[in-house]
Amino acid sequence: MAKDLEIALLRSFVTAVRAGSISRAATALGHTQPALSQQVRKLESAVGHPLLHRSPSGVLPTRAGEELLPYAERILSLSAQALTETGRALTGHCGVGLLEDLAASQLSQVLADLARLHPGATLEVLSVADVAMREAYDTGRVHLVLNEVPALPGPPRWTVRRPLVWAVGTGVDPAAQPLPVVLFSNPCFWRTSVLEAMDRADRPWRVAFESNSLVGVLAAVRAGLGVAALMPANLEPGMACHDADALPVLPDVELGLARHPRTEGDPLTDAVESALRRTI
Amino acid sequence: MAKDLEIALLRSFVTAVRAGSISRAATALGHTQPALSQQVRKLESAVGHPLLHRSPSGVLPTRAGEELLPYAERILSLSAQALTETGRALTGHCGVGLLEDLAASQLSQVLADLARLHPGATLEVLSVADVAMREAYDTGRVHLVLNEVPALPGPPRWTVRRPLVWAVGTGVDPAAQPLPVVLFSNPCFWRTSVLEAMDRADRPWRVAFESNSLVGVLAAVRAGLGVAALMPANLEPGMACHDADALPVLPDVELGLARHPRTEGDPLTDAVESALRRTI
DNA sequence: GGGCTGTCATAATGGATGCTTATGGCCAAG
DNA sequence: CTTGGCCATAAGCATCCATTATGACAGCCC
Repeated sequence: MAKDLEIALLRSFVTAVRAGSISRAATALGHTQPALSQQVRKLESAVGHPLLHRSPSGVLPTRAGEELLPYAERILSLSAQALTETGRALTGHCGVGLLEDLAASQLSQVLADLARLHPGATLEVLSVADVAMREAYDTGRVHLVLNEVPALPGPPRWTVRRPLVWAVGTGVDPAAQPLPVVLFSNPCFWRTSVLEAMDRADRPWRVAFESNSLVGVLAAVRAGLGVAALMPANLEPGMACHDADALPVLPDVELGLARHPRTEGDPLTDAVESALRRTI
Repeated sequence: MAKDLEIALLRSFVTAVRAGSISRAATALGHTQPALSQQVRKLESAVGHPLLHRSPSGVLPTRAGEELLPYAERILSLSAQALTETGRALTGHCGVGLLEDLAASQLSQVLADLARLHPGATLEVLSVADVAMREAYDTGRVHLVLNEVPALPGPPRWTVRRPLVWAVGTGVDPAAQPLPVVLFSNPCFWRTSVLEAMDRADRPWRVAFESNSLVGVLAAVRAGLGVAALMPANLEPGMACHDADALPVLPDVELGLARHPRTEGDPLTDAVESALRRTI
């Protein structure tokens, strides 16, 4: 029977990668640097591959480390959710509005888990255009909104920055001039930042396809119509761009969560909010 | 900062539930009974709720234990997958045929993970009717098929039994006479076993709706057209039947995996097969 | 009713595990 | 050339944890 990983080691590893340094991770976790060093080493011997490139200026994940990272983060998230939600039996209702790119990711699975765990509670997830979202928020149908910060219907309680990556369809040359681009057609905030990024890089481009849904964009990229800027979680297997220099650098997106003031203190909304924050 | 669960403790807990006894779980894990007893106790104190009902005839999960169980199993599965797949860089192609009820569950997510982990490999998942599946298997397009044992296109390499549960739409009375039933319309093996179960229970029934896709069945149940027999993973939040005696007992389904002999020894197919086996 | 056999819980011991302190090497910036 | 960041290594010591050795309890069979 295969051995198990240990969650504490995964936490050390993830913290080290996020902190960019074993020492900082150590203080963040309330331990000493040799302890963390030892833990990472143990994890590496369990996995069988080196996970971090050590240098006098800090650490960076190796190839194997980058592969392990998403698994580690999901395990940590599941562990935290199991720990806080088991045996609580929440009831009530919570409406959640999500940016479409987020709804397609593992977030919806986490929310489904939460709903299954609390049979007395109901969750409603919707991802619609920003104006409709604002209305749903104002009327109280949606209690939590996770979206780009400028599009939030209320003040953000917290924010996170996420990178964008290029998705390249099969048969598309990322060096083409002009570059065929697949875009969201609706008022999408990163639509403009993507185009600005290309203008800054003096890169000629043309709109090859527009769609107002993520599945449409994905289908267009898959069909080889052009390249698109997506969140990494929505990349399909063959779409990653392996040549980092062929395409302009993309800006990060800043996501934030707005919570309707009327739900202050509601335990179910609390649980959903912290699940979102953990998973995002 | 919240404490972490420990994977070893989760493994002990899951093994104990599956074995129905702490002692058997201990020998299965190669430890002694007090060690397991101690581990379960530690997990209980970490979660803050008792997880097992102890009795002189064995153990049964408590309510909190049943809630924790799916989390624990997913964490174990993720851990095993991370452990065996990181840094392996598999290449090639693998076609997978899935029973539609399985394709809708977390299986597809696990396969997507696998594909993302090995950018040089391609995976193709299809879930079609049994005859089409057999043809895809015979022509070599599909290398692994996970389906009910009688429908497999080749001899099963391994099998698992899974329970079926009743899904009850909102507004449907599970005690109605005759019982309105939502069915898969195609040659589906458990269609007949479901109807036999009702005949055995002398329960009059009528077909309220037929569909040949899972989403159709789910939509019908959701709309309150009747009850359906599903795998637990496909139950939507509000559909669980809380009155255990109102509906006849459902038989288990026996799932098996067939592997095309030409793929013997192929590492990618090995990896996909073991991922399926772990997750199912 | 009295073994017998299964279950789980508890207590004490000894060894392994893992954190800490203390040190050294390395590189870049001042 | 020194200083201050980083990481690795070594040795001591506390803690943790699995083991052995028990005890309590329930069912089964003679």
